[in-house]
Formats: sequence, structure tokens, C-alpha cells
Amino acid sequence: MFSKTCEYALRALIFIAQQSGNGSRTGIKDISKGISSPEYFIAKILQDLSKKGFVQSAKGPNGGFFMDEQNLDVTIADIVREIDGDKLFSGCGLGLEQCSETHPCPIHDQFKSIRNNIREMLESSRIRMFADNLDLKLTHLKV
Amino acid sequence: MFSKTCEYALRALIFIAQQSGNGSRTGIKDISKGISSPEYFIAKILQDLSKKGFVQSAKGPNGGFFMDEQNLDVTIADIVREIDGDKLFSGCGLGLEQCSETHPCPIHDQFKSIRNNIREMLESSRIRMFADNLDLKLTHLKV
DNA sequence: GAAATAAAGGATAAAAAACTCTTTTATTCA
DNA sequence: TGAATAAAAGAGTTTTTTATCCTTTATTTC
Repeated sequence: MFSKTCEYALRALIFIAQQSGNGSRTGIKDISKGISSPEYFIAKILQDLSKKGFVQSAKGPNGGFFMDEQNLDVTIADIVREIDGDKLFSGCGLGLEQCSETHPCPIHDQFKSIRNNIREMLESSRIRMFADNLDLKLTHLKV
Repeated sequence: MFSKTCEYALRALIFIAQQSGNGSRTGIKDISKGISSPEYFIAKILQDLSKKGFVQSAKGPNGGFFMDEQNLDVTIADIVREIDGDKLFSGCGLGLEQCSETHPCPIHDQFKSIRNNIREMLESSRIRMFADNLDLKLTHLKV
């Protein structure tokens, strides 16, 4: 469904959101441990997400990644769209470039509703929503 | 959603299904033109699908690919599962290996319903269902 | 201001997916 | 039986994705 990069990104952002709860910043090492991801790889991904404003970062001692109120309101859809593009939301199920209501591929109709489900689901899910359950250990992000 | 290999496979099988309607066999060249796919690549894919029994093939003059009644009743889900594995139907949205009802990832619940939608949709779609509309040019498989 | 810390940046490596080419095998038909 | 046809098989190559390493820059603390 999502690329590996996107999976790691979502996990990292949810993790940082939880850690940001008590105002603290989290370093790459903690993040990569917290979400079971390759350290250098998630570093690259966060570097990118930070440039795009999905997460804040600070260098030096006591530095690390954290999220502000705006960051917490970003939807999963926003993140997915940024990393994987909008193929998932609008692409043809069979990979055709020309596929539309008036010029559909064979499975166009079946896919339309699926895609809408996915889009609605991802657009109504904000990072903020997942921090609490993670904090209460009702959910997890590892392995 | 699907790998490129899987997209080509589905397009090819629907195409062959339509062509099989009038009892004729279809060669790789026609198939690759008919579904806008790289010729050698779809050849490899069909070689594999043929070994697995999703499609029939015959060598020599007048040879080519075709489908029997059983082949036409195969579901899209069967094909996807064979090519892309069942990650789409049962994998964790965030890529965690340990993700279940009792030990869920943060977006587990949201994904559960999406996954079920997808599975139901793909399991109720049989190749046979798409041949007619393609024949009537109500749908297409190119570009 | 020097040492330590932590992210940013740039370059590269490894693995997987997508795609290509050439030879072999089976079949048909003249 | 031999030429032609078309898929099967096997062996690449290319591109994309995933992952790693090393150097630089910014910040803090002493």
C-alpha cells in the first residue's frame, strides 16, 4: 500500500508526536529504536520531512526532532501524498494513464469506491489522534 | 496498490480472456500491443502465469495464449495474491510484522475496514466479468 | 573559545523490481 | 523431413528503492 519510506515516515511522525507530548525533543537514535527502523535511513527521511515542514528539528546538545501544534494536525493523507505521490488516491488500479469515468479501465468502478474509502480514511486521520493510545501503550510501533 | 508486474498480469489476463471469447489464441506481440506493455516483460510474466495454471499456452504456428472456463472464473484476488503476496490483504499498514487485534499498530482499526473492502472487492471480481465490456469497447486496457 | 552533541548534506552501496536479449524446445504445415 | 512459428528457459542489464557512511554545519555547555 505504502512505500517503505512512507511506512517509516508515518511511524516516525507518530512516535515524535507522542514524545513531543511532554515537550521533549527526540534524537534519531531513539526514534530508530522506537520504531524499529534503520537509523541512517530514517535520518534521511526525517531530514526531508523537516525540510517540508512536517516536523521541527534542532541541532546540537538537547537537539532532536519535535512537533508543534500545526504539525500534529497534519493528516496521514498529507504525508502519504508528499512521499508516495497521489497515485494511491487517484491512480488507475491497472496502471493506465488514461483512465477516467468516460474512458475507464475494466476495474475502474470497483476501484473508485475503494480509493474513496482510502482517501476519506487517510484524510480524516491526524497524527495527533494516535499519540495518546501510543502513550498508553494500547498501540505500538516496533517490529 | 499493485506492483507493475501485477498490473500487467491483470491487464494481460483480461485481454486474453476477451480474445479467448471466440476461441482464438493470442500471441505475445498482440498482447503486448493490446495492453501497452513491454513485450519481453509481459512474456516473462505470462510464462510464469502459465506455469501456475492461470492461463493456457500452445507453442508453434497458431500457438499463443488462451483461457479455459476454469481460468475465466479465477478472481482478481487470486492473481494478486499469487504475484504480490497477501501483504495487501493482511499486512500491517505501517509495515509492522507484529500487528494484530491484540497488539495493534496505531492505525490498525482504520486499516482493517479498508483491507476488508479491498479483499471483498477483489474476491468478488472474476476475470470473466471484464471480458464483455472490453469486447464492447466500453472499457480499455491501453496506455 | 574549545569540546561535545546532533542534525544536514552529499556521496555511495546493496537489494529489489522492472525490463531485455539470446538460445532452446515444441508444434505445425508444406 | 525441413522450414517456419511461437512459447519456454536462462542469462543478462537497467532503473528504482532501500540503506549506509562520512563530512559539514549549527548549537549548547563548560
